[in-house]
Amino acid sequence: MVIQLHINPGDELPIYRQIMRQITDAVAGGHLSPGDKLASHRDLAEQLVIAPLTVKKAYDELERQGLIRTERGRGTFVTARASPDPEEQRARLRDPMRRLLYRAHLGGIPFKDVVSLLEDVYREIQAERTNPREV
Amino acid sequence: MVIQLHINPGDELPIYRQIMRQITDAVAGGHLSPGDKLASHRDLAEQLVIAPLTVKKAYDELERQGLIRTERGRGTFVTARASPDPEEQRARLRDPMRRLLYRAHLGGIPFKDVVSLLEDVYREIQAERTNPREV
Amino acid sequence: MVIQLHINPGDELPIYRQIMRQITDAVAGGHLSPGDKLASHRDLAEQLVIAPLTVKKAYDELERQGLIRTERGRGTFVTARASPDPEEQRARLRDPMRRLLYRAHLGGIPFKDVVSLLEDVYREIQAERTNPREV
Amino acid sequence: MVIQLHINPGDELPIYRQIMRQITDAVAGGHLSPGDKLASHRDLAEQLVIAPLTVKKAYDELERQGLIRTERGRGTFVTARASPDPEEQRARLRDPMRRLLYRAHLGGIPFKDVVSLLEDVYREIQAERTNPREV
DNA sequence: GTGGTCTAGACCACC
DNA sequence: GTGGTCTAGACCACG
Repeated sequence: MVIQLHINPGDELPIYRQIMRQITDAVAGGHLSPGDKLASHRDLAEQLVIAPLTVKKAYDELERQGLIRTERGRGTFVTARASPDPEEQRARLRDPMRRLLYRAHLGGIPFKDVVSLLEDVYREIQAERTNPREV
Repeated sequence: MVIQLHINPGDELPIYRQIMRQITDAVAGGHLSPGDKLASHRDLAEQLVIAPLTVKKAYDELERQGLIRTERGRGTFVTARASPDPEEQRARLRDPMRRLLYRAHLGGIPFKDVVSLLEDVYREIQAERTNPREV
Repeated sequence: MVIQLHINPGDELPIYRQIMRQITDAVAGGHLSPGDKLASHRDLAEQLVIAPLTVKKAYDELERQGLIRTERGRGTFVTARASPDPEEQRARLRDPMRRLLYRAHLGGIPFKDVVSLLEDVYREIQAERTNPREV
Repeated sequence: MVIQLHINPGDELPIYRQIMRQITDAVAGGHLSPGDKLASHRDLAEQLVIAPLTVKKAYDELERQGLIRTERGRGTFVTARASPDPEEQRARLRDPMRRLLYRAHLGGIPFKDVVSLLEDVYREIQAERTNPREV
């Protein structure tokens, strides 16, 4: 299975960490399975229009964490380590959600509206996915 | 009302952002109200044992966000105005929401669970607000 | 004749200069004539909700410029100096206008719209003046 | 395209604002276009013989205004996006316009003359733009 | 006393 | 090399 990464230069989070996080989440969610081959760091760099060194750094870090493994001349693969605890996955969303709710609160947006906004955005994403424009 | 800030040098988050976040949270949580006077940036700097410029940078950013307002020679105050344009406020949440949903999707968490998680977190925050800890 | 001053704390321009500029403009425009009595610096301070020292500084500067004159025990008066050249008055508006047009240009607002916006604002002010709410 | 900045220490306007204004004007005047790379804040600081932080402050402010955008490790660039909300843009001009009309009124300049003065200034700017001096 | 500005240098993370 | 952060001090204008 192939996944599509999105990076946002100018984000607080360094680009290499954005890559790490997305691959980690993809493995956790089963979109990437042990044995799957990742794009070469050069290809991914070209695809994301960033410096190859940046992708390499992300891969290196992930390898150090044991999530992926690079084999010289063959490529980079997801290792056997299965997806972590689904509870942990959920827990990882709590902080971003807190921030989101704080911002909404500061902006005077009632919780009810936050949920309906979220539903809006969800439908938007669904629509894009079934009817992709450019990616 | 007076609030006590705590900073942790060596944290991933820059000091000036730690200050920003705590003040933002304090306003969101009602511990600081419109019109309240903040400590002068020099005093706060002394209190936290950091450079005055660091506090000032935090205050400057918050002022640009419209959360506080500084008046020459008088001091810095929590702003009275709630929020600019309600529509704009909502629009500003769309991007973080997209990222949130994207992470959830990668992590294999169905949308339904995202919403219920969000409701959990909301209840958590509510509980903290009615029964405040320390800020 | 009495004039109403407006100050904007938090403006770039120091408050005492805002006062100076408005009195100067009022004299130039004939709203204040030689011999007219100005509000005492204490009264004006109370009216504008600022520190008396701030008004005093404005009056002092204006006196140094020869535009007004304070007589101990009697009050502060506009001196005999007549209004400057009407051309100079107009010239004084060119710089603020340049800035205004630059901002409009940056914001992608065509000149035509700037003029109609200006007419809007003018009508707004007229309406307020003939039908004053609070001042 | 490269532009040459000039600063005047000892000017009323703070150095960092002088920098901001010149870059803003350069963009407005088409001397800098979206995508153009600015000098690094260190280089510009050296060029102008001022502290790097001073330039950085100018860049930071401009970024917050959305005029430029800085990317970690890459540099600082003129932003592509024109303006956020056209309505908001217009609203932002109302206050300066009020002040302008107020000064004109105090100075005894009828509204009609204000408009024709504005047209004058507009033509002046147009002329400068088609026939640029130095920036 | 308070904010506004500026300096000269430092260390780090990122690309 | 580039931006991001922080320091320890300084001087000035304002209220």
